[in-house]
Amino acid sequence: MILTPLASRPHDHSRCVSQALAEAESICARQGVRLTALRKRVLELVWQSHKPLGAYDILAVLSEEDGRRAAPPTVYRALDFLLENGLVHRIASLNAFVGCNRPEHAHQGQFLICRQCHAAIELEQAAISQAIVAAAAAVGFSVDSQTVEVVGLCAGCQEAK
Amino acid sequence: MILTPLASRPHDHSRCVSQALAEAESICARQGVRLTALRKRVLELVWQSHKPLGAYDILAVLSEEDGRRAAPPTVYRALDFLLENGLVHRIASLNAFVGCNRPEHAHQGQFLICRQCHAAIELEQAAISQAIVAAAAAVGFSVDSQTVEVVGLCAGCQEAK
DNA sequence: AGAGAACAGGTAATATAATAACGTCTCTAT
DNA sequence: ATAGAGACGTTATTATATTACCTGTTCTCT
Repeated sequence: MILTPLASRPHDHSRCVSQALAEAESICARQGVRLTALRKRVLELVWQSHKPLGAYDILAVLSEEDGRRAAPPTVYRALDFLLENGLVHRIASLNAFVGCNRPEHAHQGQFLICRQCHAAIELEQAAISQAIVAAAAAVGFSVDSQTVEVVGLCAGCQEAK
Repeated sequence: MILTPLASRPHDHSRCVSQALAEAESICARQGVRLTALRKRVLELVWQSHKPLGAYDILAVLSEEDGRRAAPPTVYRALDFLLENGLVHRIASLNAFVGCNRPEHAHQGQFLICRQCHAAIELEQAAISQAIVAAAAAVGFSVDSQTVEVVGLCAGCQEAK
């Protein structure tokens, strides 16, 4: 039996968001860093769906709701903070950001990106990272960080066809 | 014994280049597509080292040698052609391009990028792609394409420390 | 409580990467 | 020779990200 990931099937998404925000609060408190209103709002926007969101999309929303138009550094600084604290991930191949599923512990996810619905499913498969580390070690390369981004069709979109 | 990849140790690089160009000629001939002077020159520039090269770096060289300054589409079109025909790869995390080691057959490489010397070592490890496909399949996701880009220290730069 | 440091964020300008739209020239096949 | 496709020039624009500088807030130490 296949366990479809949350990101690729209907669910009460508001719970994803509120849980992510609550976790973020507690993580920041524990780390002694400040989850300011702006940072929290950016995190919330990134979590609005499971689709990676561009910095300028966030910027557009902030500008609209603030009246005064926000400038790029505002968003990038908030995103940098969220990245540093493991609350969001950056998807290099999309120039976009997505909420982290498991912010409790430091990690780098692997991402399955649906070419149809654009949802990004985060994996954390030791088998994948180990295969990478092993292949690297075989040529004397020591690994610091991995980017694994996979494009294809998620379970939901395969059914839909 | 560790077999250090070519990219991360000294070698007669002019042979890399001439071989890559010769292979490109024969592949394009076989495919019935045109490796024009411009495309060939761009391929040569991408091969100038094992370091991924940005489109605008290529542009700068072309501009200088042509006198008239080249415009972005000139370079991007050549790169698109080279990508389509498997002669170069794009490194998403760097917004840069690198020559393909094995253009004879279609594939997507995995890349080890040295944070010190910036060389990109191309791997083609079935174990890695299989681990990815398997993990994806386990959640019902069918894979079209994979991006695997790893940052760390190559063998040469580890010694150098 | 007040001084000073560290941090957060506003603002303007700029850098970097990529694409769109349109025109012209050149091969090549008939 | 000529029509059509392909290659490339050219101008402009869009998308993504960073730099530099300044202001205001919060934290810390005394």
